[in-house]
Amino acid sequence: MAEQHELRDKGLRLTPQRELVLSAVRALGHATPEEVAEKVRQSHPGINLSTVYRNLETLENVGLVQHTHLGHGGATYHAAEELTHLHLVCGVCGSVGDAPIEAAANFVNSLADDYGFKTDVTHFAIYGTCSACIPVED
Amino acid sequence: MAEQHELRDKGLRLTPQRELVLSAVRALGHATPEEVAEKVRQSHPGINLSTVYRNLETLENVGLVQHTHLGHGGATYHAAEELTHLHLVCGVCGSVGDAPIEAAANFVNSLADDYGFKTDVTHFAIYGTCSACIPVED
DNA sequence: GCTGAAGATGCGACCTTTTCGCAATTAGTT
DNA sequence: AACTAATTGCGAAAAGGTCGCATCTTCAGC
Repeated sequence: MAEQHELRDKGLRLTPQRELVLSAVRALGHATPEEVAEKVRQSHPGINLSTVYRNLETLENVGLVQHTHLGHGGATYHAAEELTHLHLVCGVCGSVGDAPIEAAANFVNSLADDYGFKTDVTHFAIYGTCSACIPVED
Repeated sequence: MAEQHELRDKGLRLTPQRELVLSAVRALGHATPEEVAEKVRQSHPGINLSTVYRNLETLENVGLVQHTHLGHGGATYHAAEELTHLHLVCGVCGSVGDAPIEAAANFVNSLADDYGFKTDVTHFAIYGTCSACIPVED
């Protein structure tokens, strides 16, 4: 299985918990630590929340997962390879929509040109009001 | 003093705590609830943290202050009239820079046109790496 | 200026989320 | 098989924020 190499190659030990945390993040798309723990418990009921937190941190350090702030307070974790879209969070209904990163390309470039700021647009959600929640005007 | 009218006009009672919270937010530019409390305590030592939280919420409901997520976890509060800039948060050094809202105008417009999403760019910080923390290349 | 009712405050308890220390266990090396 | 260092589980506890309740204050009406 390639996944073993993937973790070993990053200099990480291969523990059942660690593999399960990584595959839970991948399976869930995006998830809070609590949700990851719940998913992992389906096959490994005894896993401790601390272990989930520590593994998410470890996996983030080697670049296999990343976290994003969607607003409420807690971070949500993504597999690194999935982080190819912006998150459009609706402040009214709470829904999280996606938009391609390219939608922000000009914005990112102008911040780089004008302020020397290298933007990671996926780290924070884009906050606003989704089309379904905007009152229709006449 | 005009400030009294300002609060009364919004239908709020005028309490020393409320006035102090509002002027603390204005004086600080942006601040966490904890920082607001600390500021208020300079002239009103007994103020309770709950009161600060409740007043920030109340003031936000009537539109005098707004909160922004700068990343770490806690929200930071701004006077509404000051919220005319983006926040560029550096993930390396933690600094918070400003950029005019206009820098995002095209981005906001394209999200509106393509996704019907009405963006509030000030609500979340823009995350990335500031010019001082980008390694110089040859 | 008093008075009463609605609203605000202070206080403490409590909840959620995340971190930490430590002893026991386990992975990977030799 | 044995050793060492990383990892886990567990409980305690740090942050950050909310809530109920008794007391006190604001402000409208008199």
